[in-house]
Amino acid sequence: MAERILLGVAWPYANGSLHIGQLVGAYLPADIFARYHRAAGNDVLMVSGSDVHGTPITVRAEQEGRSPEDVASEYHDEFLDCWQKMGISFDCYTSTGTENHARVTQDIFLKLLETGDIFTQTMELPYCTVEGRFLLDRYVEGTCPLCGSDGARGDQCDNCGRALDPFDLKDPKCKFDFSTPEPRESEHFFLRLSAYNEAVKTWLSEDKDHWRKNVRNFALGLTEQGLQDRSITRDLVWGVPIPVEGFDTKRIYVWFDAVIGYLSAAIEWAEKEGTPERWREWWQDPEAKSYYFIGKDNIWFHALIWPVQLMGYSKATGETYNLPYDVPANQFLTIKGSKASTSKRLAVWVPDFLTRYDPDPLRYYLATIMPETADADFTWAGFVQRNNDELVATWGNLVNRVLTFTHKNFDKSVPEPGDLSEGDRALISRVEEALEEAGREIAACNFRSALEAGMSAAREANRYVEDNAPWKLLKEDRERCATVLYTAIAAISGLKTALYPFLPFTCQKLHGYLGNEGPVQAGGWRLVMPAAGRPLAEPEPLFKKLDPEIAEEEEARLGV
RNA sequence: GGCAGGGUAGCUCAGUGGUUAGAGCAGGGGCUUCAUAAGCCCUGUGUCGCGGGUUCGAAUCCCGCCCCUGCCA
Repeated sequence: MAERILLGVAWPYANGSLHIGQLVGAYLPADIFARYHRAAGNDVLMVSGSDVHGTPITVRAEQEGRSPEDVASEYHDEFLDCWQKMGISFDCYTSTGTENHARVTQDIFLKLLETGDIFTQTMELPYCTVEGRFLLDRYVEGTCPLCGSDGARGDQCDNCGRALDPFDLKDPKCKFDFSTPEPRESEHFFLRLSAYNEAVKTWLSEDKDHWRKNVRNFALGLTEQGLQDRSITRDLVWGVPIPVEGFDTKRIYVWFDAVIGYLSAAIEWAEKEGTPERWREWWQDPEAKSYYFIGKDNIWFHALIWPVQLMGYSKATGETYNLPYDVPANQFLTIKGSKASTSKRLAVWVPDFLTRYDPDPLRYYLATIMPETADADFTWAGFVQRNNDELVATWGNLVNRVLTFTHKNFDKSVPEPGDLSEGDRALISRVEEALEEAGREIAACNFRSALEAGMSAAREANRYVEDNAPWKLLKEDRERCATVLYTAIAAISGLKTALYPFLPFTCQKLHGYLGNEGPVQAGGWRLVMPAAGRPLAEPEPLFKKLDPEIAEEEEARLGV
């Protein structure tokens, strides 16, 4: 029976290009997961969008003398281009700047306001008298009261790492004009997280064995300490407006509305499909499962706060909104052992990568090092090595050797097999098992392990070809040779599906070489036996071998 | 400082009490020639971060410490 699967993927800030850390942390695993489930016949809805309201965007816009809309739309367009070129197959990729998103956000805001889960409170905040506006905590700088370091920010000190309040700082200054900010009162809205502490704790304690232990323990630990109410509005004019009179100079803060994007995007998708109520199938059917693909820095919002928002909204509306079924947060990717850093140019940007390389090899390499349990390290040497020694040598060569040999010697079509031997059937079962294992592992969000299952079967297929040596059989026993090639093609057909979530572009190409039409996923998550006599297209190598020297060139480009 | 995760072969990682700690890749030796000099076979003693402890027996459990990463609203 088809399952309904909702995938929420982290909303990137539209204030800079995508780098491979974001790709490996959220978008790639989500896409692998989505492609597998679609092929397995499940109903997948994969949504995300650009967060156009982040404060970094207004800062950047101010610095560059542009409007925030302008900055956001530049990167939003670039993201769309990246998804397409990297094969990240969203069903709906939108932004937090839509009318629909504002409407859904404001509805949730007002419903929670009615039930008292959102309430107002007066805060004392830093106010810059020169600019005549309130400053975000991080825009106040001064000396850390704890370690004495200069250049501590009002939210935390980078030197000692401790969280701070702006008025803790000695000699606080406005980051922009170095004036001394004064404390002023401002009324803000708060989310009553404390009221849901027990409910969230209970929820996190039940049926969470499939969660990654760091995610579950981390979230559970915070409920042990007790959730505290948190302000959800800011003194800003760039954001979703507060639907209450008298708050014109304030906006809903991004962390409150960005997660709501998962719901608003599903609603937008349903409207565009011409089935405006269908989003409910993923959000309100208790059988539907929702997965949130994010980085570890985002566990707070997805495992604690978003569930509270959903619980509150469910209570307020009397309708039930599904809580996250899983939050498979990834750890981080380092570049040559160091933290990625924009200012040090220590990052690999996706648009730049795509000007020189193909998407599948990057997807492959990133999947083999995916930071599922610990931080992982990207190196260009590793990329070249995995591409050449595994993708090209093991999988690409298997396909190429079998298809070119068949094409040359068997009339450019799938050979007519004789009876399959025990060994032939063993290979086919081996591939079927690999397919099943890969599916199981992907469904459990163990992506590295799923890929290894496929590659391991590809090595087995190479062994089969070696053992049966069709190049010898060609002269001695043509029928047996045909049977061996047929079996090898069947194995390749199965592996094409097993590897498709990881390598969608080249597997689709291979699908065509095997004489098929339509998308790979249409064949289902199973080994489709090739039809004898079907014409084979002229095969070309699926992957390019890379010159090891490019590793040095690229690493020099990193500026380390 | 508190909380969480991680620290296993050159590299990427499996391995939650029990035979001589495993896999892929790299390295070394051999075979093969259909294939992008690709493939196949053989080859793995590494202080399982460090120090204690529990146990007949620990990478695996307990205590302390060190290092890396994230979060601290």
